[in-house]
Amino acid sequence: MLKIYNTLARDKQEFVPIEPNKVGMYVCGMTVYDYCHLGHARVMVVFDMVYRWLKASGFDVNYVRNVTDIDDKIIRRAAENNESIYALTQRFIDAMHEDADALGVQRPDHEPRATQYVPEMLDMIARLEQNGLAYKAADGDVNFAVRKFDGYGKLSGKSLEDLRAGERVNVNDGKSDPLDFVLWKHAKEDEAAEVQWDSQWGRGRPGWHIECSAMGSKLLGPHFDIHGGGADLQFPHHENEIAQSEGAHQCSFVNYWMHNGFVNVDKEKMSKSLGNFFTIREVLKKYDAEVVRFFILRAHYRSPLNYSDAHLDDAKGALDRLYTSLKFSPSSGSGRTDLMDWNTPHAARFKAAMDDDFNTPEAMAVLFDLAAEVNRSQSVAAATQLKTLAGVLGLLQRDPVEFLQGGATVSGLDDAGINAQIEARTAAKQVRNFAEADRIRKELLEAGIVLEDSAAGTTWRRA
RNA sequence: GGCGAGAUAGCAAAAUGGUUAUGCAGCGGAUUGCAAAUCCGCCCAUCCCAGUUCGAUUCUGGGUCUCGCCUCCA
Repeated sequence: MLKIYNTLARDKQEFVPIEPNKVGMYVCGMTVYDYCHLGHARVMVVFDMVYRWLKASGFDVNYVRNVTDIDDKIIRRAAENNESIYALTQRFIDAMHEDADALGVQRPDHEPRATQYVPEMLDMIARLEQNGLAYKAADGDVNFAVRKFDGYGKLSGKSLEDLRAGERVNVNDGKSDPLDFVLWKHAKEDEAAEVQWDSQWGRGRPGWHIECSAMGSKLLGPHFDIHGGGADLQFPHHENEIAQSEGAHQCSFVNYWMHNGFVNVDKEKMSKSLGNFFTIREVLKKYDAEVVRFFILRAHYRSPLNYSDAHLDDAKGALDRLYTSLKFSPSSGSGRTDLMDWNTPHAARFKAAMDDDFNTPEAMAVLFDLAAEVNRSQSVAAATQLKTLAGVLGLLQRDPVEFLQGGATVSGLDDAGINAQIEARTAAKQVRNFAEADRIRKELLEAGIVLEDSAAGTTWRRA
């Protein structure tokens, strides 16, 4: 029985899908005007893990992750670069796919772009207007009338009074209430034609929040199971999505709201505005993508995750241990979870952990226990189970030797050079010239190559 | 100021009203020419103060500290 921490309830709840065995899941994706950083990596990896576990649990999942390809920052960046927003966003969508693929993130079933759903958004705004929840302001923007919607604040736990008392809410002249948010932005004089659409309220472009409401209901229906995103989207974005969707369709919007924690740097949220971010591709120059994925899944998805080289090094060491245990039987495991017997002790423990609000750290502890078991028994069956369970997390699917020998080449040594050195050392060992053998081993170690002798011969890996 | 989350060993990170987390690091042993890897064993912990309880790291209250949201943010 799967339990999910529902932000709406502030508690773990048993997951009951609207339609038996089917799950509709929507996750807020990227705004594509720059490269993805590690914070984006966490959202992608975390919900990829959720997607995989739901599927492994037998659900037929319809996973939607949107792309925001129209907004102020995109328009500004495109203008700075003197290129079209389409060229800019396509470039960064391609880059995002490269990063996601590297991290082992499966493609969602749908990846809608905002600019392709403007008619749906306009339709939704019209419904809101008919329902008395939207109004056109003097400045030409169409706004959502927050105080006309009962229950505004139910997701974020904020009341309109509290928000109103906040010092940081800016008063906007066009809004009848400072907390109202924009649904449709009127076109500005200097804006390019490609960022303008016709509407019954005049030319303009959509506000940020409406795209997710419109695309979510179009692809998953007005009422669906799971909606996810970073914790920073809880307010105002997701709160506003609820207001728009429920206001337009007059029915419940989402049953389970999931929010992942941030990636921190020195205990502080990694963010664009603070400038303390590392892009995924930057990190991948230094660390294997699977190490990064392992690092992300090693913490519970709702906990903060502190980024540092030391922590990545630690994750590398831990993943090395798992791969090392599989070395004796490289081809073991089909990764077929449908063939998995979930009643065996390790699998049952793994399943219980994952069913408990996706407790990946506990699930990983099972992996390590299993690895120790594999090391002891050298059992192909145990190795197969390890690989299959890890596969549910998108880990451990590569050839162990390829993983252990992979990574950045610190020295100029290539495989042939390393093997030549190993042969020279073996020859020295055969004539019991251990001084020479140790010299070679030390030399390789300084180049980041660790040698391991066994009865079957000498193998190597990167430190 | 309002609202919320959290404080677990050297580091990272789960869980739990009484009994091994797990990984890395450290210590001892096995193994090895010596190592590495592996195995066996060990060390190291629950922010502070009260309360509930036979028993609290876990529940309750208070305190301290940290972080997040309230503005674009994953």
